[in-house]
Amino acid sequence: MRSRVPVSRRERPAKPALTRDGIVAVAIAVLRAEGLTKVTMRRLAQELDTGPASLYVYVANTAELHAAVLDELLGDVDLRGAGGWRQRLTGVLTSYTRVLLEYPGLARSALTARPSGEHYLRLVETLLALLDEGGVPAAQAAWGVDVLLQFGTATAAEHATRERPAHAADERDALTRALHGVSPETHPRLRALADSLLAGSPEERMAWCFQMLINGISGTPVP
Amino acid sequence: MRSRVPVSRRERPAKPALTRDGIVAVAIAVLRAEGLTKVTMRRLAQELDTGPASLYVYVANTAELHAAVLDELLGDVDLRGAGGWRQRLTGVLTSYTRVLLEYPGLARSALTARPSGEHYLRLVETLLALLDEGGVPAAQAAWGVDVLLQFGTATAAEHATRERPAHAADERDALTRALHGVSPETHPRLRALADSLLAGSPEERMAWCFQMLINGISGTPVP
DNA sequence: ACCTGAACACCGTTCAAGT
DNA sequence: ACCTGAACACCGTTCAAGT
Repeated sequence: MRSRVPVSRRERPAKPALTRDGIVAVAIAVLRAEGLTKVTMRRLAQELDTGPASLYVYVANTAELHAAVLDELLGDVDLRGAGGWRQRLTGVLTSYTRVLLEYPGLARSALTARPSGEHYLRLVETLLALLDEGGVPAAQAAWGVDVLLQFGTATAAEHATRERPAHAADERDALTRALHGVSPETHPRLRALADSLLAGSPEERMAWCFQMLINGISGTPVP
Repeated sequence: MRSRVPVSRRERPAKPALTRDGIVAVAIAVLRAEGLTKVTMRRLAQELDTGPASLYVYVANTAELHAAVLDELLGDVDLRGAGGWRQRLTGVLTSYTRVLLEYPGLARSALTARPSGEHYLRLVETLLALLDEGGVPAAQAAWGVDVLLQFGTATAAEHATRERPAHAADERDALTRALHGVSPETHPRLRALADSLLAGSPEERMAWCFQMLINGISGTPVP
């Protein structure tokens, strides 16, 4: 067994320079260590031994900062994968969603502040290549990638819970109760399909959704 | 011409009672008048002539409050509509998205705090009925409604801009520039499809997306 | 039992004033 | 020119103390 070395919570890997890249680097460190709620202008400034006003020289606002952090994280998405184009496409999308699921709050930001950085562009390029390989007409593919990524982002964003994981279960229970407590007179289908509506593991549903989206994109010509 | 009656900004339609419904009513009034950013515990308390702590007797937290407000707004969704099932289905979904687009910040909340109120249940029931009418197998319909609503919610949430509509245009420009500035060597498809990626009005794209989703849902059996 | 004042622990952003 | 102290205008949530 390795000897445990007590590390002070305050110990940090050398203070980065006060530049845009330095700020993003600190932001990611804080994100990994303490989550998105701590990635604030004030906290980052403190980490860099300055006042919050100084950050505004390099970053326009919090939203822009979050977008920059997200693009950096997108470097972790696995763009390779094995199998046919369909399987590889699903693989990339699953990897994308999984990366976002590590920080659902960031996915939430991504919905508003679309990234347009290096890693994002590479991801879109890869998705277009796979759709092309699958014989999906270019125009459909172009509109399709947007929806594919939006689905992944939204799915991750749905898990953004404000600190308290307990509430997530509460909410599901609330829906379950609402669904089973509904009158068969006024809501016959809701009643009949209550179990189907809640069925399946997150993985199964996500896999079905990706297949469904790929089928829809392949089979729906743009106007 | 009608005579203009100067109305004090402070004038209000009779202070509601300090109950859950009263709080939600005030929340909606503030939402309509000043937007979601003003729908805060503190502001609502002030509106009800009390301290913020008092609201916590009736509402668990801000997220729950937002969910309640959203369900109320969902009462405005047009569930009727004319034409075949496909057209009516698209109509309801478009209406849903449009209602959310009035308050994109609320759509953003909705992604996390799924409503489970009366109006939400009626909406889901209606969508299930339309899919059934279209001959979509029940299991596919059950998983499908989720994605249909998620798409509408996410689309509305994408428009959630923090106060400054100027930024939205900036962002689109950033993506346009990024897309056209990319090297054809490393990103050939991005370069070739740059125009397609940005093509179409929001309405056209939304219409295509709904058709695409309906096609995908109809044609993809659940495992 | 029901309600709430006051406090705790924070935010983002701006701008006048420094170096 | 570049940087920042201090201020402005807020937040959500808790809890001890009141009625």
